[in-house]
Amino acid sequence: MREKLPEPSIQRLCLLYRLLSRVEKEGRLTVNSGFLAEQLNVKATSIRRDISLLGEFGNTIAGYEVQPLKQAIFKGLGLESVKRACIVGLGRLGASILNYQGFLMGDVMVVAGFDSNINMLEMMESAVSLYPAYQIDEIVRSRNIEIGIITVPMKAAQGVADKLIQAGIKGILNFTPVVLKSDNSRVTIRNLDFFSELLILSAAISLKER
Amino acid sequence: MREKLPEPSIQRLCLLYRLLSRVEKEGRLTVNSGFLAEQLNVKATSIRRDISLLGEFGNTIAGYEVQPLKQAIFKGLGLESVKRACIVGLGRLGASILNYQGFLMGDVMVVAGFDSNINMLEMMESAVSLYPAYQIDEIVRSRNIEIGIITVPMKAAQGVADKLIQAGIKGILNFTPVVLKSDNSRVTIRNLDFFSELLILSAAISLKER
DNA sequence: TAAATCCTGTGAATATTTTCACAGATAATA
DNA sequence: TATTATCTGTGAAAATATTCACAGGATTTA
Repeated sequence: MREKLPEPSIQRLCLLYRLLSRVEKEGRLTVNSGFLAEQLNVKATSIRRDISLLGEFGNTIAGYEVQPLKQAIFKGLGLESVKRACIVGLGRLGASILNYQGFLMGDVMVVAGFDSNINMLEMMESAVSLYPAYQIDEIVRSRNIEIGIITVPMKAAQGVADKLIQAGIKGILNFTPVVLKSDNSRVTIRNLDFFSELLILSAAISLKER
Repeated sequence: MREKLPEPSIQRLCLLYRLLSRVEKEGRLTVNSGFLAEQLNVKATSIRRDISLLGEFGNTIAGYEVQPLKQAIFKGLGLESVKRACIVGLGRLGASILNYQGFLMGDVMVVAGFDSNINMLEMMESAVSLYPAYQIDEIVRSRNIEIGIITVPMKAAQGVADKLIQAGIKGILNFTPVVLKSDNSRVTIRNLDFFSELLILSAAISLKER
């Protein structure tokens, strides 16, 4: 396992990792590729291929042992280093992400929230520290934040991204429809625009009916 | 243009469609593949290939005319039939989607919201009609809703999906981490789980540093 | 009218991803 | 111990997707 993992494998392995966490909690000790495939809605061969990219696991008749497999993904995906994230833009969406947190079980930690509306900051209550937007650079640096989640209005998106990148952020999860520009290829950007997704779904439906 | 479009092309074309809407509003009359590629952060060849899947456009030295191009995507993706959608689960996330709406300019219309908490329904104010969850079947059928957006807590997700599918929904945008089961291949499901996305981003960052 | 420039559209080459198909390993059974 | 059943891991094939590279059309310039 020295060359880099294909992007689709990374994605599936992340889903698999989360699935294993749940399965583990249910007390299950082993799983086979067929079960995993069914749960994730992919082919069993893909599962086996993805896993084999991380190394070998000995093939007992029972399949994979949950705990070691989970651990292997954990290491293989570099999840040992828990990443610290911040949310910029505390409107409804940003606020809802702040509150979901529980789901993640510490693989990524949201440690700060920013908004340009200072009055609102005072009103909000939250387990994580909230700061005015002008402190982005300062806080991102001082608190070693590696991931920025952008949930501001469209017009503000690129400006926020620039600030984050300037402050040395490593990854951005962009919820706005804006395609962010970055001259800095060090920064990984993922886009998650609801309405594009809705449109894609809508197109997929129409095309299926043709 | 008779065989079906590749999935990646559909996605890019949706983004392109949205981009063109913005560009059009700015009064621009023509665009070339280089410009589009830069805006969407993909290669110009991909843009040209995607577009050519929809038919030909004559190649003036100026590139594509915005209006006809947009129109061609519109038709090519089957967006003529504006789809009606509902949101199930009106917590923070669901509520925030209800309110974004403006963005979409009518290519998909959210026409109903459901929640099992009836008291909350009375409290909320919204431009779209809100109903208690037990009315899903009735309302989805009577109002011809084709898309369901699921923003309920994990435990409730599969149940909601079953109800929607039962009611004849055609597509689901699933915001929960649950991998929904459907015996009905007629239904198109897209998953949009924030925390998986965060995890994928986190993994991508780690792996890039290796 | 000829030359130069700037496009698109697209075969063909590459690169990437998925899937098939089966060898080999392990456990259970007789 | 032999047989059967059930897995994984993986070459090799097949399917998909991207990219190259360039022919040919349209416009501008000389």
